[in-house]
Amino acid sequence: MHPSADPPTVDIQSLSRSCNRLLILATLSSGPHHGYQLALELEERSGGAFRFQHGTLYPILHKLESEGLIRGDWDEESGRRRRKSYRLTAAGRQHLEAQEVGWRVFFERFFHVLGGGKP
Amino acid sequence: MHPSADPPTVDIQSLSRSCNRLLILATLSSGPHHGYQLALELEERSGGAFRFQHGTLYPILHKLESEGLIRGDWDEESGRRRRKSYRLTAAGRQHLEAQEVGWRVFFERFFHVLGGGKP
DNA sequence: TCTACTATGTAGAGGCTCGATATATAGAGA
DNA sequence: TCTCTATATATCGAGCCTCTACATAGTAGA
Repeated sequence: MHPSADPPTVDIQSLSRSCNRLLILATLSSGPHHGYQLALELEERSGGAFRFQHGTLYPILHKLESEGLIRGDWDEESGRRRRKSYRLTAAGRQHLEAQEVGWRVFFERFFHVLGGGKP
Repeated sequence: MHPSADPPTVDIQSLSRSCNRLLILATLSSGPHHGYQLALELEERSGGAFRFQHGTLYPILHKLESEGLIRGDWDEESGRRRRKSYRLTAAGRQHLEAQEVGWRVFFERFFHVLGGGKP
């Protein structure tokens, strides 16, 4: 374990990536979801503004799982295509909280510069 | 001219690109700058948080110029390497204002979802 | 002369999202 | 029964963007 993993910083070059990951983690923070439903709920929560293509969604889910931020378990129900249920891990919840702070800091700086950069 | 150019929307997949372009336009809104100085000023304005690599900066400047959002003129001063001075065009100023609204809308939606998506 | 700073520019590498495609199951309707 | 639609997961190639590194060039100072 590093002394200070997850410093609350968001850098410009990974904004999209960070944003997508955070939206997924935030949606999972209200309870387990499987991938398809996650996309539907996110679209509903955002009033249609945020939408995941599944070519985007699944690779991110696999990545988050390999990083230990979420955990996926196969649901085997008869009469159904099997599906994978993802839930937030403790590390994932920590990451979510740290990154949310990072985004707020980023926004403050961004609009500060847009407003002319005066103190 | 399209009926509604520059709709104030910011989409996730082009966040970094949009952010970089906007930071440049915002810095130019306080007066003409040449590229090198633009990067220095932006770094100063943001307290070191936002920094342009020049392999990033110059291609964006050329793109913005080709789109008519900024205009560049060569300064020819003796005893100096020649440098190009960029200024915001009217279209650039419009774009800046529209995109700033787009970013605010994006942020509201983003934190709305992060907060649980309740109305 | 060598180094450092100002100043602009390009090429290649790598990362990320998107659209398309593939696979699989269940229910509705013709 | 056959087909279409919705649910559900997964991968691949194209395209875009930024970064690192390299290339160029003038001036000032050691």
